[in-house]
Amino acid sequence: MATLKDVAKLACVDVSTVSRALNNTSYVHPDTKERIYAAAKELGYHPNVMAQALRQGKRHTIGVIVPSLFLSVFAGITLGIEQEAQKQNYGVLLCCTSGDPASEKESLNRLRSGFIDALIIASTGRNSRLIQDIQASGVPVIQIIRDQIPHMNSIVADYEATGYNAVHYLYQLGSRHIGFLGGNDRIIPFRNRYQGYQRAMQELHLPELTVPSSFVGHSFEHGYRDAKELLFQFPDLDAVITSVDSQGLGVMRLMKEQKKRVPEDVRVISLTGHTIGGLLETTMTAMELPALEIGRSAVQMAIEEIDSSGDSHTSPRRLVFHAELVEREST
Amino acid sequence: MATLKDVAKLACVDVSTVSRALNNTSYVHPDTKERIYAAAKELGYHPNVMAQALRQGKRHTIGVIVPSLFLSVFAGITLGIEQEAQKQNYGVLLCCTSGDPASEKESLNRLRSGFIDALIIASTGRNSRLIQDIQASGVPVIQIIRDQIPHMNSIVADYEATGYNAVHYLYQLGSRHIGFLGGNDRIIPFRNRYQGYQRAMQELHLPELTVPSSFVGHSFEHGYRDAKELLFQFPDLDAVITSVDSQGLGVMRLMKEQKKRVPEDVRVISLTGHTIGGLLETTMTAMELPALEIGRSAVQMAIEEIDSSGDSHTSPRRLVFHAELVEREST
DNA sequence: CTGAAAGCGCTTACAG
DNA sequence: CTGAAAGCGCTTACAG
Repeated sequence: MATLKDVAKLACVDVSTVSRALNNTSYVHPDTKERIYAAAKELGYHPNVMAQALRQGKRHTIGVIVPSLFLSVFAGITLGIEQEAQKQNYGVLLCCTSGDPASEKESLNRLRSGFIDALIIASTGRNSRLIQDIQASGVPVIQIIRDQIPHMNSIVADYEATGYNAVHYLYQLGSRHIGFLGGNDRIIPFRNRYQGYQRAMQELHLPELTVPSSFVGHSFEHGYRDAKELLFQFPDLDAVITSVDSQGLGVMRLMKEQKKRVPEDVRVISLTGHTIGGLLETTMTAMELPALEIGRSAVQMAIEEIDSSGDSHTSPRRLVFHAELVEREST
Repeated sequence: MATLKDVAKLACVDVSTVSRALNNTSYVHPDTKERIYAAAKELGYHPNVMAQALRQGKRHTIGVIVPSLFLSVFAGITLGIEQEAQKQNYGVLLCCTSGDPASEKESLNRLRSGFIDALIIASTGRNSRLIQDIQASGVPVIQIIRDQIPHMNSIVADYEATGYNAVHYLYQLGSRHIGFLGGNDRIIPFRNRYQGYQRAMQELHLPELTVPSSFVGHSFEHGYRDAKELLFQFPDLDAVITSVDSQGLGVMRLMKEQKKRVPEDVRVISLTGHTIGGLLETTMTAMELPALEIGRSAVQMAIEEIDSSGDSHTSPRRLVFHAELVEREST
């Protein structure tokens, strides 16, 4: 690989002049410039990105940490991130934590060592200190979906309203015994969805139908088992709101085994839909988020932050998306 | 960010000693070592990977190009890649192409400019020349799932046998009218699965049941429409083999709409299973690939290639995994 | 308009 | 066993 030095020698100038000519970073005499271009072309010169990165402290890479890609809204978001980053000529360094704080910590530590220009993260909420350190060290952080850390850039959705609206939607369809499956209560979207559910149920003077075990996890298995428990405790159950799709699949599966018809006996709606809902034997109604768009926005926000770093402290940015009801067979 | 220099100062030694101690690259007096470790810990020292990269000519980053993450075996493989890379202290630069050759080309060009030490790719088969150039320029390439380029490292599965075995499995269950849904015939796994199907059907003196449109795509929609066509042309159809899960979901959906019971009227099996099969109302039998392990192996192979680059031309490596039958309700 | 020099943060022969 | 020095390939004040 030809280096700046080779080009300089061939063009009979100093490396600094070559650098300035090639980067258009200050005026260089047209004749000199031409000679330099010719030399660079002849040698097939490509700048060494690592040297540039080291010198400029820029790597043109964005770190992304998400809990999971499988059957999760983060699959779509990651795709959106990837597309927008590519467009902006940034690379994406991806880490999946499986929701495990230890794995998340490891990823954060790896990424902070000069790997990335910005970090996009949906965190477990357990490494907030470390994340704040990273931001303080000059790497802009964008929280997506989960705004675990206040006063830090974030792109989220109106979870409370989503939970609230789902109840009213089911009520209007005739449901009166509406169960709710949550998730880890430390994670803000799960907490807020539940709050929306609570508010609506109070307004409608309906009793809350929940089981404690559902505030622990949100996998298919959790959905399955928690729905079973819900049904056991509240035999009149005629609707279930699940926080995410994978839970919803678990509920649908359970209902089939219990010979409950969906939606005739029990309606099911997921509060965080993505395409899977439409690909089932019984398609599932869901509140859907524009995942691709969220991903793209995250990259745009990240790059804005990178470019404006050094500006006197601007206030944190915040973007709120709205979930849209997509009616399918399960309601 | 603390640097080597900071650690050296705190530990009252030279930076070179710190480097040696931290990297275990030559003997350092235990006492000194201890002091260095303590200092590094106190300062929260993390090496600057870009500086290391520049010095060593290694970027400690692996490029990954896959067609899709959604409802695809590549989700699991990517996760495996990510895990192993993390373990080996490599970063992963991810690109999704959506199966689009133009997007793939763009990703390849971006990655080649000094970004990565190795490339792991499941290619569209349309950029083979470019991929070979990259390999020739000294960046090892590992093909996963799709060994589109002969005589180049690859990790694949025994697709032909998988197709063949699926037929015999269905035959033994009693099916005699076994349809097959393929995919883009330029892509080797799709081609080979079909060949396995053909071989078995010939052996059993059964007529092939296929529709031309199924050799174009493998999405849910393709599965749905192609199964409809299959059923229309062959009303006796009593089993469908699909190349991938998303197709399988489409078939299951169609069967429900057509009031065909699965598996009583029509059996369904997917040749490239991953967890989704177990999460459905009617769970789906599938030939399952060890996706995580494939991903991990790919990283290991990539790193071996990186470390052995410079060795006189070794022959390409090749790893073949076997799919395992996971029986569920759909058969 | 251009050169000489310093330095990004690290590793690694070379001495001693 | 450890230090001093050179250098990876680039950029950028600083002179002139």
